[in-house]
Amino acid sequence: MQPEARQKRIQDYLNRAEFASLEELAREVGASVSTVRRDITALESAGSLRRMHGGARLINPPSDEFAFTARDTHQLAEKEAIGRACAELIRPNQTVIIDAGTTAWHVAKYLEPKTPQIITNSLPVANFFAANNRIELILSGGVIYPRLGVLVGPLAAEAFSKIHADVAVMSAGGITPEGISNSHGLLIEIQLAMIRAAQRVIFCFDSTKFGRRSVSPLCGLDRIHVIVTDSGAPEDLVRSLRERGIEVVIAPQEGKEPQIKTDLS
Amino acid sequence: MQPEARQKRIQDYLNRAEFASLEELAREVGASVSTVRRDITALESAGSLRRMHGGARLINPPSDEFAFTARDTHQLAEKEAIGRACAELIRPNQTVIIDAGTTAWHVAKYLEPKTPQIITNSLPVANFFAANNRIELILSGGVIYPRLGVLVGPLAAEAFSKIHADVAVMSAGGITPEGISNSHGLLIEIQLAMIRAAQRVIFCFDSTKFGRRSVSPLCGLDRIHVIVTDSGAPEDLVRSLRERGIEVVIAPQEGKEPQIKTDLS
DNA sequence: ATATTTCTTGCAAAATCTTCCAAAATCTTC
DNA sequence: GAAGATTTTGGAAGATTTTGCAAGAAATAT
Repeated sequence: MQPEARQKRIQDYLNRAEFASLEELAREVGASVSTVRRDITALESAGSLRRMHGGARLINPPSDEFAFTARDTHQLAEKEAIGRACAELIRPNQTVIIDAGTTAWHVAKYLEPKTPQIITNSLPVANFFAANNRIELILSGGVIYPRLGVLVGPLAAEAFSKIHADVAVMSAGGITPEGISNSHGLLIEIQLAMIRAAQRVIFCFDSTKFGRRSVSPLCGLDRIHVIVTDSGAPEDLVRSLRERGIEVVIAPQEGKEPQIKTDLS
Repeated sequence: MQPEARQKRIQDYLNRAEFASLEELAREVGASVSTVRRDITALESAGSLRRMHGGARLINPPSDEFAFTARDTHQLAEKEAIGRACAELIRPNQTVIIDAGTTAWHVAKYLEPKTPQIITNSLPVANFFAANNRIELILSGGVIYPRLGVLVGPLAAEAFSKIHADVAVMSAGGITPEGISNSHGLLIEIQLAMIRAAQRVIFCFDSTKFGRRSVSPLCGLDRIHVIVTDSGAPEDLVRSLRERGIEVVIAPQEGKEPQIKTDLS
């Protein structure tokens, strides 16, 4: 691919994601990290974006706060890995519900090749696909919950109660042997509607969520079919989940294995 | 194949793809890379495309991606003025429906001091207030219409049919004495629901919309209470609207002092 | 303070561009 | 219609640009 075309794709990607790591961009455009580095250097001197340690971001993010994607660097690598691994579980052309947490957002980023039909109550997810012709995105209605960019309220719950989907990709605040819990009570009812609407329920947890209990209980473990997490998840809990018949996927960390490197071109 | 025919095909291909490598073009027209190289050199000196390392690119990239942010500079000053003037018409704490056109978007920007409750099907409007704690923003559900960032479809229409608002701030593609029309048929039904839901209907038109008729008729003039436009609106049409009992507001231009032209840089 | 990640710089490999040349195609002239 | 002139085409050798990698420097995280 020629440099200018690549740089345009980088800019386009950034317009949607607001912030992106070099590896993410390298994967997006199919070039090496070095090349992307040079590209964003060129783009910066052209004034179209801003370089930062670890990646690049838009000059003036369209909105400050709803870009929780950009500022959320907590467990970023793990969430990326979980996102990739979880997207693997989706088959082409399925109808997918995407929950509004940051972890679920990272799944959305990897869904485009599957051209799924996406249903969500997350404004960041909607924005990411807003300009994408290949993906049909249905946004639930609702009231915007400011800090998170989530749509809540009766309109949102109702939207999910009326539809049916193949898969729901969920995230939450904590998981224990007793069940799953989340921090925002307003979300509970909507998440339950999502779970009911989907044939198969996938929960994404970075490993810090294991053993934690958030304020509001969400549901028991019996509703869940798959859990995707990173390699830091405590083994005993993973084993007990598996014994209960839940499929637990451990997402491989990016630079852990020196194997798949030369297959692309 | 004749050189000219080949060059036309190259140009056509590029118009669709925006970027193309030499090999891609060679395959497309069934000639060698050398020949294509000569062709694009000729086309460049004819001014129809731009050569670059590895291929060729269109002169003026049709900026495909994300058309819905404030990239719209067409009649910008007028739309800003209209936005300010229209926001003046809203009283504090009213419930306001905001339509999805670019003109209505400029109204939204000036609404914050009124702390209204806002209901919209426009993703850009939602993003603008997503981080704002002082304003309650209700987003209708729906399917995202890619280029525009508008929510359409039954979910959207249904959302508006179930609510009630004090004011609807609308925009459309054209207005004539016969009525108002819009360019996207998908929007008609939703706009009608908005109009029905609101007690008072304000339409915003920059002056270029006067006398224009878009593809799909939207509604007659009897549904409209107020029209906000800029100083370029044709006087006879304005007068005839006023005779029909419609309040017409002419937005004052920002720097309307005797021709300030050299102040920007 | 140390360990890890990311950045810079320099370099060699790969891809692409320019320039030139001979074969093929087209045009001119008879 | 045929011989010669002209243009166009495809390819090859050397110059140039771009790419990916690695080692040391800088920045960030632990």
